[in-house]
Amino acid sequence: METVPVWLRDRRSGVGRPAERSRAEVTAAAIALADREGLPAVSMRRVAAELGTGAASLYRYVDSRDDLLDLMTDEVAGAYRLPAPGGAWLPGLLEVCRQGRDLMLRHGWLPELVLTRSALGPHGTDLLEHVLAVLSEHPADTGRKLEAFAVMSTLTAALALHELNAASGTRQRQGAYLAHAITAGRHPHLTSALTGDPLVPAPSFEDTVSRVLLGLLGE
Amino acid sequence: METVPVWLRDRRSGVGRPAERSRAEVTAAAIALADREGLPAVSMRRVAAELGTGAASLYRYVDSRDDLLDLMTDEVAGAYRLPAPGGAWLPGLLEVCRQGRDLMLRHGWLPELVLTRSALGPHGTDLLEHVLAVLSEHPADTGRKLEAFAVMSTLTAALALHELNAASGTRQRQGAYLAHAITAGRHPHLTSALTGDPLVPAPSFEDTVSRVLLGLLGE
DNA sequence: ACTCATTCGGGAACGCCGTTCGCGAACACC
DNA sequence: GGTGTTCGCGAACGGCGTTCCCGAATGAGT
Repeated sequence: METVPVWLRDRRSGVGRPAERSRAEVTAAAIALADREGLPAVSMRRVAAELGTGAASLYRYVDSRDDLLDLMTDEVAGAYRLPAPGGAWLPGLLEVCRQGRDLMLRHGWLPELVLTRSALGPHGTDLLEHVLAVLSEHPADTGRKLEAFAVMSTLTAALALHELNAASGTRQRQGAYLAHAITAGRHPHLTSALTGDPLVPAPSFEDTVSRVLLGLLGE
Repeated sequence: METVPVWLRDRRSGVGRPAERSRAEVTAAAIALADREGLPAVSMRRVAAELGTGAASLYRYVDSRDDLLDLMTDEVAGAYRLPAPGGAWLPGLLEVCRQGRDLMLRHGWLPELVLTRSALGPHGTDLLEHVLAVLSEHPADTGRKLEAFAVMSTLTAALALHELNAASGTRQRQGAYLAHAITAGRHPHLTSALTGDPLVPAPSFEDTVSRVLLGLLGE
C-alpha cells in the first residue's frame, strides 16, 4: 500500500486551472467550525458551507474527512511556543503539558482526536523532537522516552477532557448511576469516599503530571 | 433535565404485549458484531439484522446508539474476575490493569469507548469499589484515589490501543511522516532515537503501569 | 368470551452523512 | 487560438440515527 501521509501530498504544478483555496484555508475553516459547534458539526458539507463552496470541492484539498481531522490536530499543535531545551528535564516536560492542556481547553474537540488517533504530522514531529531534546541528557533508553511522550499526550488529553466534561453538563450523566449505587448501600468504600467532605478536592493538573512523569522517568 | 442513566430505565410492567427480546440480548448482539467487524459496523440497522428484526425495534430497549455503546462497555466490564482485596495495594491494582488490558485486546473496540466516554454503569461501579477497597489502607486522600482510578483506566486503554494499532497495518500510516522527517535531517534527536538499535524495545505493560502508579500514589 | 388499555414490532420516511462521477469552466503554455 | 490540465461542484448513491404511526399481541377485568 502506498501510505503517503496527507502532509506530503502537495504539489503545485503550474499547469491547469489554479485552485481558489488552500489546504490551510480548509483546515482553518474546519477548526473554526469545531471551536464553535463541536466535532460532530465538522462535516464536509458544513465545512464547505463555511467556505462558501460545495462539499465536493473539498476533495481537491483533502482525501477524506479523516485526513481533515489529522490536519486540524497538527495545525493546532503548531501553536506550541516552547523555550529552547536546557536545564532540568521535569520542568521542560511540564511546560509542554501545560501548553498542551491550554490548547485542549481552548479547542474542546482536540482531546478526543489526540486520544483516538495518534498520527504525527510536521508540528507533532517537532513536538516529539523537542521532548527528546529535553530528555537528551536523561539516562533512560529510547523506548522509555518515546513512551513518556505517548503518556504525556494521553494523560494531558484525558485530564483536559475530564475538565471539559465537568465544566459542561455531562457531569451528571456520568455520576447519575453512582448516586444510585450509593443509596443502594452495597458499595461501602465508594459511599464513604463520596459522602465524606462536602466536595472531593481534585488534585491539580501539574501535580498529577509531574508525579506520573517522575514515576516513569525516575527521579 | 431528567438524566436517568440507561441502567435504571427498566420496568417490567406485566401489562401489554411482552417483549420478544431483552436489553441483554441486544447488547450481546452489538458486542458480537463489534468483535467481528469493529465499532463502525455497530449501526442500529446492522445490530437489528443480527437479531433478525427491524432497526426501529431496538428503540424499545435502548434510547439511542450512544446508550447502546455504554451498555456494551459496562457489559464487558462485568468480565473482571477479581480476588478479594487484601495484601499490598500495588499488586492489587496491577491485577486490575492486567485484566483490563486482556479485555481490551479481546475487544478491540473497547479502548476507544473507554477513552472518549467515561460513564460508569453497574459493573464499572463495582470495579471502582474494588479499587477503593484495595486502597482502603492507603493514606492518600480520596481525590487522589479517584484520580488513580481514572489514570488506570485511561492508561490501560491507551496502551492497549497502541498494541492493537501496532498489530494491524495502522502502524505505517502513523510513522509515515516520521520517516520523511528523518531523511529531511532537521530532527537530530528523533533521528538518533529511531536509527540506533535495529528496533527500539518497548517497555512492558506491567512495568509502565507500576511505575505510573508508584509515582501517583507514592511508594 | 369479550372488551380494553397497554405494550411491542417494524415499515416508511426525514434529514444528514461521506464519497464518487462527470462535465463545464478556467487557466498556463505553445 | 488550440491544447492539455486542473478546478469547482451539482447530482447521485448508499448508509446512517431517529421518529411516526399503526397493526398485532397480550394480560386484566368482567
